[in-house]
Amino acid sequence: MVHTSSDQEAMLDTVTNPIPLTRDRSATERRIFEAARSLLAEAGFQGFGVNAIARRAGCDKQLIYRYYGGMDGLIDAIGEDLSSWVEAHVPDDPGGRFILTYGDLIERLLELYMRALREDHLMRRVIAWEISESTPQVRRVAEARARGLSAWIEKMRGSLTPPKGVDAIATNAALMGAAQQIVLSAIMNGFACGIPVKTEKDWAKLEAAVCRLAHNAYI
Amino acid sequence: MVHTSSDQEAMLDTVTNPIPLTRDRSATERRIFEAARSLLAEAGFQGFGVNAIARRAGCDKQLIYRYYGGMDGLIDAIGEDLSSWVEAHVPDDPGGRFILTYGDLIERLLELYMRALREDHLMRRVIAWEISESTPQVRRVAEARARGLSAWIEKMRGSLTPPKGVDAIATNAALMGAAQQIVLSAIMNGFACGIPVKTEKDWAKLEAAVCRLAHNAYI
DNA sequence: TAATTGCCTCACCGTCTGGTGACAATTGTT
DNA sequence: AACAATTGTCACCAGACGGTGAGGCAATTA
Repeated sequence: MVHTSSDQEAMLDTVTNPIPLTRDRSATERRIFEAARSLLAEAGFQGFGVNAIARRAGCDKQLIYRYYGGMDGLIDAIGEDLSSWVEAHVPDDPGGRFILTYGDLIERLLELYMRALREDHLMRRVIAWEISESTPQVRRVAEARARGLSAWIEKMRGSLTPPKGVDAIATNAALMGAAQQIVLSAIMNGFACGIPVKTEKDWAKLEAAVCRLAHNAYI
Repeated sequence: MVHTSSDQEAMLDTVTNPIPLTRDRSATERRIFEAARSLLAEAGFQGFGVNAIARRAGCDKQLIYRYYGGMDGLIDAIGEDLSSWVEAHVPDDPGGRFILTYGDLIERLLELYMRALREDHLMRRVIAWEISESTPQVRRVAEARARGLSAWIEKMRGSLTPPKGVDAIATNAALMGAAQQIVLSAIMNGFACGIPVKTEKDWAKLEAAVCRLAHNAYI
C-alpha cells in the first residue's frame, strides 16, 4: 500500500496550504473531531486509535491528548454528539401518510429508522461497537444513543397510546432490534440471517416484513 | 496484570506435565483449535491473533502456520465446525408443547434460539464479528452459519406451511434478527435498544415480546 | 525590542503484533 | 546403530501501537 487516504489528506493539507495551517485551536479541535468521526465511520472501531486519527486530521497525536484528554474524551465527545442523531437524520413528518393509531406510528418510525440507518455509516459502526465491546467508553456512547432514541419516540408518540395488553416497551425494543440487525448485517456482508440482500427489491421485502410485524403486533 | 488466564494455562501444561507433553500432532492441533475457540468466545475478535492463541495453547505460534496455514485456515476450521451449531445446541423436541401451526413452530424456535444464544459465548462473538467486519474469512464463517441455520429450520418445519400472503422468509429473518440483536446487546452491556435487561424478569418480557411478534405475524 | 503565552511538532520509549528462518528434540525407518 | 522425517522451540525482524518530554514557532503583551 503506497497511498492511504490519510496520506493523501496530509499531503493535501501541507501542499495546497504552504502556510502552516493558521494556528487556530478551535479549528484544530474540529479537524480532530471530524477525522475521528469519519475514521470510525469508514474503518470501524478496529484500528480506531490515536495514531490513525492524528494522521487523518493532519496534526500531531499529542493534540488529541491535549485537547480531548486522550481517546476517552474524544469518544465521549462523539457519543454526546450522537445523542441527537435521530432528530437530525430522521424526518419527523408522517410523509403524506395517515397516522391514526399507535401501530401506524411505530410502523412508520421503523421504516424511517431503517432508511436512515442504511445511509449512516457512523451510526451502524457505533451499533456494531456496542454489541462487540463492553468498555466504559462504549457504554457511555450507547447510553447517549439510547437516551436520544427513546426521547425521539416519546416526542413522536404525542397522545397516541398502545393498545391494552401489549408490552409496548419490549415490543418496540424487539422491532428496533430487528431493524438494526437486518440493516447492519445486510450492508456488512450482503446477508441478513441467511437470506441474500442485494437488490432494492430484497430491501423492500425486509422493510415490509418488519413493518408488518409492527402492524400485527399492535392489532 | 501479573497472571493472565493464558499464563495459568501454560503453567498448568508445563507444571502438571513435566514430561514435555508427548509429541502428538493431532492432539496439538486440537489444543490449538480449542484455544482459538475459547479465546474468540472470551475476548472476541479484537485481539484474536496468532500470538494470543499460541500463548493459550501453550505452544509456539509457528505450529499455527504449519498445521493450519495461518489464521485464515484456523478461522475456516472454526467456521466449518460452527455450521452444525444449531443442531448441537438447540433441542429439537417441542418440549411438551403442542406444535400445530407454522406460527407455533417459529414461536418455539425463536424461544429456543434465544435461550441457546444466551448460553453460547462463541456464537454471540461470531455474530458480532459478522456485522463488524467484512473480510473473506468472516464471510465464509457467516455463510457456514447461515447454511446450518436454514437447514435446521427446514428440518424442523416438516410438513407445516406458513399461511398464504405472508413472506415467511423475510419475516423469519426479521424475527431472528430481533432475537439476535436483543440477546447480543443485552448481554454485552445490559441494554437492548435503550431498555435495561438485568433480571430474569426483563429477559422473560423480551422473550415474550419476540414470541408474540411471531405469533401475530402468522395469525 | 524583549519576554511571555499559546499552538503545535518532533523524537523517542516500551510493548505488542504478524511472520520467518534456523535449530533442537523426538520419532520412525532402514 | 545410523539415518531421515516429523514435531516443537527459539530468536529475530519490521512495523504499528499508545504515550510522553522537550523544544520550535507564532502571536500577544510588556
